Amino acid sequence: MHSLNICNDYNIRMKREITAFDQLIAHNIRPSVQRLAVMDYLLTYRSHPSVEEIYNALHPTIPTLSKTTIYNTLNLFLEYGAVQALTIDEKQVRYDADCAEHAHFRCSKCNKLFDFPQPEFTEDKIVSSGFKIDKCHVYLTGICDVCQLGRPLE
Amino acid sequence: MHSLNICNDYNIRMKREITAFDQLIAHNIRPSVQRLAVMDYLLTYRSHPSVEEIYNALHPTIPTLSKTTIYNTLNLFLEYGAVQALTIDEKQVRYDADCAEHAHFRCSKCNKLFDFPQPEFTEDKIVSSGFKIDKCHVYLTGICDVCQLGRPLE
DNA sequence: TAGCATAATTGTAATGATTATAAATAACAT
DNA sequence: ATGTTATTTATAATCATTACAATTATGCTA
Repeated sequence: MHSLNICNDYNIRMKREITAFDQLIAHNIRPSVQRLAVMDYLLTYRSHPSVEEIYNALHPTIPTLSKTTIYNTLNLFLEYGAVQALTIDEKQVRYDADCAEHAHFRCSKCNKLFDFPQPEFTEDKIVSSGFKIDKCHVYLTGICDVCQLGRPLE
Repeated sequence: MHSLNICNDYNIRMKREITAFDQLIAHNIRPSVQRLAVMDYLLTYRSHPSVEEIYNALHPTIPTLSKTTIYNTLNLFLEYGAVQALTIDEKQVRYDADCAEHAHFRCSKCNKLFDFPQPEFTEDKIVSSGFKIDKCHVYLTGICDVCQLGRPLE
């Protein structure tokens, strides 16, 4: 059905020894079946999934699961810094359990997301601006390697 | 009502000698009252406004103006490369008539957007990745200079 | 271990941004 | 002028997300 666990070399960065359980505990989030399932999905599939994708993936296994729960859960994760939200996709928010600063690439053909290394900031105008910067999102768009081989979007 | 034309030094970059008319012509967009008004607003106020903001600003002067027209117009501008869309705001798309690559900063207190210089890419993993990069959006979030003075959000 | 308090989940309805559609209007050319 | 095409408009539809209120699960205390 979905083979979305697309990886480029940068996606290996995050060690997957971390269990969903430990990840929740580490962020002071009380574990529950649903929360564990969502976190486990994020840690296993690095597709930076949307709520929709997570729901479709987990619903067969947890038939009682509600989409609202996914929203609640992800907002909780966000609040506790256990995930980061990506707005690179104009239609829906995508989530990433890897909160370390790194860039993202969205293929405008297949719409998949890929991790990329974060560029360095060489300009120092930024520091001298009087603005306090909390976070830097780098969103690249273009055509991924697979799509460049001409395989059309089906 | 709205004094949104907030500028930092970087906002001066784009020369405003360009008229809305010339901007449209330069991008092969047939001018109309509505299109000129929208482009003129974008060129005059560098707040990176949302559809809502543009509508509220222009509606008093052009009472027949429809919000749909603003959507149509901005999508047309996008299609012809006359503006760029910013997804730094999770709630609504913001627009920028300056298509030159530059970064953006969103204050998480007042939610205003500011232009910033684009950081340099020093990592070359990116070029060697086999991905064709079309565009690079850099979205910074934090607290702007004004909000750091503690003035609470009213 | 029963009973109670709190937290988590769920279904449904509401919101709000954006798009689809089709009618009305304006611009344009013959 | 008149017909053709482009543009604008109002209304309805869509879709992601949130609000809300009821239900269920969990944890704690006696």
